[in-house]
Amino acid sequence: MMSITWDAVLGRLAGHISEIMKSTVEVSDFVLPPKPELGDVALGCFRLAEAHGKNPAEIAEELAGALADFEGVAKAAAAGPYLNITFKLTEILPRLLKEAKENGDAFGQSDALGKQTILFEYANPNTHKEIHVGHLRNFILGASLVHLFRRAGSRVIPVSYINDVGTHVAKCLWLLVTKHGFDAKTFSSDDVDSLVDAVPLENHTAQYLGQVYGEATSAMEEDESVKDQVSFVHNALENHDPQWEALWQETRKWSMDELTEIFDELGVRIERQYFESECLDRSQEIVNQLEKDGIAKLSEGAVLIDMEEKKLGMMLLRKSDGSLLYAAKDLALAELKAQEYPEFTQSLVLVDERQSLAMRQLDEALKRIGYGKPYGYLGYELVTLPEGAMSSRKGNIITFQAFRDMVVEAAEAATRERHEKDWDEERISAAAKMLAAAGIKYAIVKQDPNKVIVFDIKKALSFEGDTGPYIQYAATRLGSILKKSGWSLGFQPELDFGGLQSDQERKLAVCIAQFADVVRRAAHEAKPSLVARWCLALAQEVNAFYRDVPVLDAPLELKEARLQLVLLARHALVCGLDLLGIPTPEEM
RNA sequence: GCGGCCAUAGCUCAGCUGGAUAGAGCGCUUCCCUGCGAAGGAAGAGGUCGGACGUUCAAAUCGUCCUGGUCGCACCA
Repeated sequence: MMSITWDAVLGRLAGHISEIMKSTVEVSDFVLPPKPELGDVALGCFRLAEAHGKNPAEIAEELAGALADFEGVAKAAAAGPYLNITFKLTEILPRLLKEAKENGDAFGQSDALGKQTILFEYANPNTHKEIHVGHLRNFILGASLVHLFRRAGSRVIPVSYINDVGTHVAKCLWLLVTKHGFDAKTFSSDDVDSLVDAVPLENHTAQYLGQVYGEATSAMEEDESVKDQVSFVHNALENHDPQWEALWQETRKWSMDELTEIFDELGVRIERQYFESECLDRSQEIVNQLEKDGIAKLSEGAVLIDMEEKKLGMMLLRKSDGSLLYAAKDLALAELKAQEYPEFTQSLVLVDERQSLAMRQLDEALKRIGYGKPYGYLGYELVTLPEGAMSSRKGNIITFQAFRDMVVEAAEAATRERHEKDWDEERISAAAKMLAAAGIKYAIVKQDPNKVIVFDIKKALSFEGDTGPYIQYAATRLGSILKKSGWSLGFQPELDFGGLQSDQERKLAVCIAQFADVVRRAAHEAKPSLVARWCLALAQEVNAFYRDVPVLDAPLELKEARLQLVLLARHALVCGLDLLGIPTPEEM
């Protein structure tokens, strides 16, 4: 059975107080004091006072006296209506070491989410378009949530859904063909290979296709006749005309190859990749059936589900020209998921807030159809540029690769500056890669999901203060101490820690002890930002410890005990960063 | 017009289910490397928590209204 230190420590205290006061005090009643000097935890005695018909300050005073000798408590003091408690390090540290030893990399493990199986859909870009910094938030947030849900005891099945068909593909392929000297109307199977050859190999990418798509969009706005040509291509694609089908397959592969690389780089691991193209046929059938069943109706030539009485407007499924809208395909996807993963107890989709209405409509539609499972979504706000939203129409897209390259370059420059003499280029570039990953991911994940991120390139290139590299740096300093000690040691909870008397040592242990609770809350609220905050706080404690407490020069017994604390702190930081998808380098 | 989200230091943001003098980072001023890595640390200046009313012993936090911003709201995804 897993042991969670903070629960145990606070639980014991709460139990004791409950006994003294003859009324229940919960672990959750404890709060953090406004100033850390006051104590590790505090209890506001307002409720206890009410129950006893006394003044809160009186109760606090009374408890302070009663707890003075309680084992594990170093100090209990009343401050007005508050009871402030400081624990002995020996109450916390051995438990933490035991917890770390038992759980290993799964430090902070709990069963807070119960025995759920979450089917979690995220990372849903389109093919034939570039990946830009706007997508990054979804990918990084999603990957972190998968880790968090798992750490909180849930089984997670990560899936992704990619839109690989539709007008955006038609637009892109129309211009691709046209700009390489072919005529869309006469484009034939024999032309496919020569077209593919005509596109330079380095342009066999989603980035390039996205650029072509953007150009096609502008061309369409300027010239009405383009519209007809694009819908000609669109029809050809829907009819599976062999030459267009072949070109679609080829360019789709370009997109997917690039996407797979990006997923890999960002730690996006998908168990099942769904495509819109595989939902197409079934969604036609579903819409027909819904119409027959009276759930959907015909209105002005289009098929929709009326949700006005639920204040959800109209859910449009099929256009008057007969083509399907994304909402229809979502219904087929939901059905497909349920068939393939009948064991899931909760389905979640990570989408940007602009799609929240569509998600609520989907949920309502599934309810009306009789789909029995909870189908929800997690929303997050978008990433915008200082001058406004990013869009291919405005042509102000910052692609993922361009952004990543800028950060890596800055990271390399910063690393080279510090290791001009002692490191070779290979070593510099390896460290810089991790630094860049931390910079990018932390910046995105530290912000509360429902706040807009205004993309600031200057900030993204900074590695000081509240940044991923700052936290990596704290871990690296600890690692450096461990390395220099020359000892290879594991967690030793049985050691005597009585010699660790400084305030800073205790504060470090307390901060580590809060990890499991932070993870629980972060999973419950679907906010990796809480873990990011905790990582920052721990890194700050680590730096204070580093400043105040000598380790390697300490007398042997103290050194042994302090090395345990250093080992634990590093382990906790590594685990925290890992939940955010951020690697910890050995050196930087 | 209806609905979602947001509003806290010059800037970017934390502030958990109401509770003790509202906290970080950046920027600014001044310091600290012969010291376990200065991507670090110390000190300082900087806030009528958008506004009003209400609930409460207690409101940045809860409720209502208002203002400002942003994103949605039938044939785009």
